[in-house]
Amino acid sequence: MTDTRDRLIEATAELFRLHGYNGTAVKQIVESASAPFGSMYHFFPDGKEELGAATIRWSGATYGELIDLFFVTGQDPVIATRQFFEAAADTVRDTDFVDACPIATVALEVASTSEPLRLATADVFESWLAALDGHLVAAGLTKAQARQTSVALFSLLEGAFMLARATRDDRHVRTAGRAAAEVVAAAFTRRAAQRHARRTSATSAR
Amino acid sequence: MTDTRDRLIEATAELFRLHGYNGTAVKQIVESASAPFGSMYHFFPDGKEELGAATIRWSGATYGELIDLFFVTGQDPVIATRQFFEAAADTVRDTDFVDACPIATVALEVASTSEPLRLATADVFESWLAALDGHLVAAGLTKAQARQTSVALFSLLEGAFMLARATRDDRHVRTAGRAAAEVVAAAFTRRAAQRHARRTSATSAR
DNA sequence: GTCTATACTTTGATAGAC
DNA sequence: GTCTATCAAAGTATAGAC
Repeated sequence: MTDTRDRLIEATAELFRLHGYNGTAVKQIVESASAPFGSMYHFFPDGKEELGAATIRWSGATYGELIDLFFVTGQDPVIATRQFFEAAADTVRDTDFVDACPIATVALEVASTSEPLRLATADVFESWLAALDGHLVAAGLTKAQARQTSVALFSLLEGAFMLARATRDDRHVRTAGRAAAEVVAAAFTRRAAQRHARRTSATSAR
Repeated sequence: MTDTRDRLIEATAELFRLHGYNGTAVKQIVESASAPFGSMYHFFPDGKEELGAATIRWSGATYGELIDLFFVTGQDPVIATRQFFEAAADTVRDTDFVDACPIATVALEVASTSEPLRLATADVFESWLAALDGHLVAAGLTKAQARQTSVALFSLLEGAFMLARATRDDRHVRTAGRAAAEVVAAAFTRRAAQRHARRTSATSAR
């Protein structure tokens, strides 16, 4: 019992992954959603741009759930990282190099051409980083260390997705995953050293 | 005395960075290149797609020269990595978040929609990785280690570019640069440990 | 809210004079 | 090789009956 509005957004999300924003025609969207043409302008009076923004935010929220799924509290972040990248690589391979990041193509297309759409992608990316930050801080990193690590993980994933899709080789995502696990491990090692140094200096100060 | 063909490619490259492939109209290209409309089809009989492929390869070769500029033989790869990312961050900031990777947007747009264009982006990315590999092997890494490091550097850069353009914050590129330098340093540390272990076992085998 | 028909614009591409 | 005029198709958006 999905209503028309939801079907429009989900159809748009699918088309955005494959063709991006400029490559997706409103005609294709309504056809793919089995929705009447007029309904689209009923739910999204500002047309394609408004539907695009809603789709970006919806796709972002949906994909963001994966972060919480892998980085569950108590789980070792290094293992979570490895598993996340491996699962992503499997998905990319199994979907013929279509399903990677749902908003990456759109994000680059609109970065310098549409302020509302650019903001939507920025909000989504920020929410992903915040979610990652939370899990890494819960596991023991400082806020600053967590943010640095999150940005590195995000970048490794998005960059590897791009390389994998262009070359049609999912191994790049797995390679990036190993580097990502390394970066996470190094952050925790550094954190442990900080704690040790602190305790040592506190002891010697007695 | 640049000829029309070159002007067309350079104008297309500029527009691709800003609007991507689908967002760039042939009309804008010829206007921006001050070229007659017919000339475009004279030099590129297959139209926009052929011009697009030529532009991707030209942009890729031009940008690839930067790799050799920073990773000069004899230079410490860790320092080169740091400087490369810092320079990239400066450029992104100074060009109002337009000049990042010249073919990233196009690469994602065409990955699942145009085989000739996808191949052009794949060739360019591969040439960048090969260049990086060469410099890292020259500095002492094994081929396998170099490839793994190159993929990580590429991914960190492209992903950070995406994040920086979307959020209009060049600090993400600098953050990714620190992670990149870390990854490179770790690879060389691992390599040094291998050499040491080898020498030790060779000695004890006497 | 749904649906069809249609207006208007832009797109990539071609023809043919020069 | 240059340039203009023009085409057919595809693009977004709107009008208005139901």
